[in-house]
Amino acid sequence: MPGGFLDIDEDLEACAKRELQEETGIEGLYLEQLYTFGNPQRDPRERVISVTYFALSQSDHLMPKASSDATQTAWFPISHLPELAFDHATIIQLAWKRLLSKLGYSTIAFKMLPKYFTLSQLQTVYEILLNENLDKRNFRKGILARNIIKETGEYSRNGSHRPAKIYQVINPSQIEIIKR
Amino acid sequence: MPGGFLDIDEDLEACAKRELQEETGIEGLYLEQLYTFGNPQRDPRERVISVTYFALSQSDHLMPKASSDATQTAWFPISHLPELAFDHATIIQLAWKRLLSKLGYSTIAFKMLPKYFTLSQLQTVYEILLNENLDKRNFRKGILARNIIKETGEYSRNGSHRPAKIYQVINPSQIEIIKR
DNA sequence: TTTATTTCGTGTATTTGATACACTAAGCAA
DNA sequence: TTGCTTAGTGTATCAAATACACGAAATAAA
Repeated sequence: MPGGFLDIDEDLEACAKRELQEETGIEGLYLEQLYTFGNPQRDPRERVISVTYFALSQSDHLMPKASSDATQTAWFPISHLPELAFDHATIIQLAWKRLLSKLGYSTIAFKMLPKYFTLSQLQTVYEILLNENLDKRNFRKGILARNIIKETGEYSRNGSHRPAKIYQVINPSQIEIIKR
Repeated sequence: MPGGFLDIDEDLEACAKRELQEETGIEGLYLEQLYTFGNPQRDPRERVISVTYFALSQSDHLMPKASSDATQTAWFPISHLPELAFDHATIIQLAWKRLLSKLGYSTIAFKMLPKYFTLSQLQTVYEILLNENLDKRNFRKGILARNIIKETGEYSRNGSHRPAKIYQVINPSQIEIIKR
């Protein structure tokens, strides 16, 4: 939960990006505004209003490094979070809920994959987040029917088994809403 | 677009409610946090961060009255808004988008109806917001299949025609997410 | 070179949900 | 009694989601 104070002439998202960078060394992630928490008692020390953002990344792309403000950083699975300060557990719950819900109607899952990926990798993202196994044929049918990814023509050869086709997002610039 | 400054020990939603009341005399509405706007240039006079909320009501239940802060108040159809200050047009656009999208997967439409209502009234809410005509039989089938409203046993007699069954929401306390 | 192992990639039948579509019922007024 | 208005209902079709099993391609080991 990296965070900090907004500069007087700083944009909100820029601030979130800066604090993330300063405390973890991580840059270039997808950020989305989550919610603004302003209960007068949420921080007993003083009145704090938190405009919260969440970031998404591929986990293997990240090596958080404690720096300036933070003395220690680490990754935690959402099922085993440590004790959190203030209302930070509520914030994470809300982010998790938002993420799961957007998984169903948007292309947000691609923000957790590298530019080039296989359908099995994509399915794994969904399976981890939804915490259930999906049928491979139906998953592929569904994803491909939405026309949001395309084959690159390349194959991933990484093991003693059949290579997988490598795909990429057709329009990677933004999160698309897939209405159904 | 009623609004104003947060008191130092005031909750965000309480502030929105208070400002709405102070400027329009309107109370008791459904409020939902929309987004927080914080671009440093959005108000040229000074740095202002706006935690925005939208409210929903039945239109015939509201008589906005200008008071303390506001010199004038009036209703405007979203298709014919007057010139708006700062980024207020953007804010309204976002609220409209949120409303339309929630219409599809939640019970938000009921916040625009009185406690007791007929299916025709409900359908009218959807038709106005979606700006299209819906098939009566399919609409009713769909709504009733979701099991979110129930008959009261009463009928509305208000014209020289067959009376309509009066319905109410089964669980009016909250906006429910209807996953499909 | 053959076999075993692993992951990749594919098609069809069934079920479920969404859509298209038209007439009778009930009240009131003329 | 007739005319007008809005309420209420069923079925057939189409589209989408689900259930389900096996051959293909690569590598490693025998």
